[in-house]
Amino acid sequence: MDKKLNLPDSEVLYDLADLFKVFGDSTRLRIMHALSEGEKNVQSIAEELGMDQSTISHQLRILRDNKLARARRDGKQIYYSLDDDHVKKIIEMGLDHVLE
Amino acid sequence: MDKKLNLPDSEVLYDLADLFKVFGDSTRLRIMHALSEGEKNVQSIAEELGMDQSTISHQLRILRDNKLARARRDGKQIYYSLDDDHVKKIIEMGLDHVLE
DNA sequence: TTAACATATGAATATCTTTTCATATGTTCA
DNA sequence: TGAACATATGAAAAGATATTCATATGTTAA
Repeated sequence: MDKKLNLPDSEVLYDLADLFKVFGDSTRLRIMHALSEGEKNVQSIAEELGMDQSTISHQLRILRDNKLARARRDGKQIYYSLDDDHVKKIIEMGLDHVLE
Repeated sequence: MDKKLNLPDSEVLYDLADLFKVFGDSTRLRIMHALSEGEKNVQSIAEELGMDQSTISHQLRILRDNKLARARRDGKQIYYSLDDDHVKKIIEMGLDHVLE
């Protein structure tokens, strides 16, 4: 019990902070929530959240850069989907805490 | 499969983003890492991380406010410890992703 | 090839967060 | 009580981030 978490070196730790930063924004969390239903294109996400196309696009890029979402072009539109099994688990873990 | 995450309403979602924000800072993550070994006072954490007493104190307050750490006074010093079983699990989940 | 559409992107702005510095508060012990 | 120590705190400075706006890029269909 109470064993120290095994965090190899500080580079990993900075990467980890960067990952959590991505989850620490409600716009991105709402996008991930929307995508947990299945893939959607940029427009429909923007409409669903009532936000600007540009804002969503910027945030989707951050999700993509962090390998949390993946993009697929189909004609004029680009469809995004969640790209990681961890996403839902990480969010659910957080929920356990928030809903204590 | 691919069931939508059950996020009751947007207030919870904002709380969740706030929680992840706490994990999204390397100083706080390093503090949590240090505390995962057991309780420590402010000074020893500051020394271990090579950072200012004041910086650590400010960040400990954020951890405390978010119910992730707890404080206990013993004489002149104040000992902090992790206050939540989720903390390690959330960090480990994140690690799974970062170390893919 | 051009018009219409979907998405991406760079730069500017606005907002938020962390750190630092100076100092206040609380505790012990002589 | 006062000196020494540990921690907390407010305000300022420095740094980081999200959003907006204007426009560029890429795609389709006429």
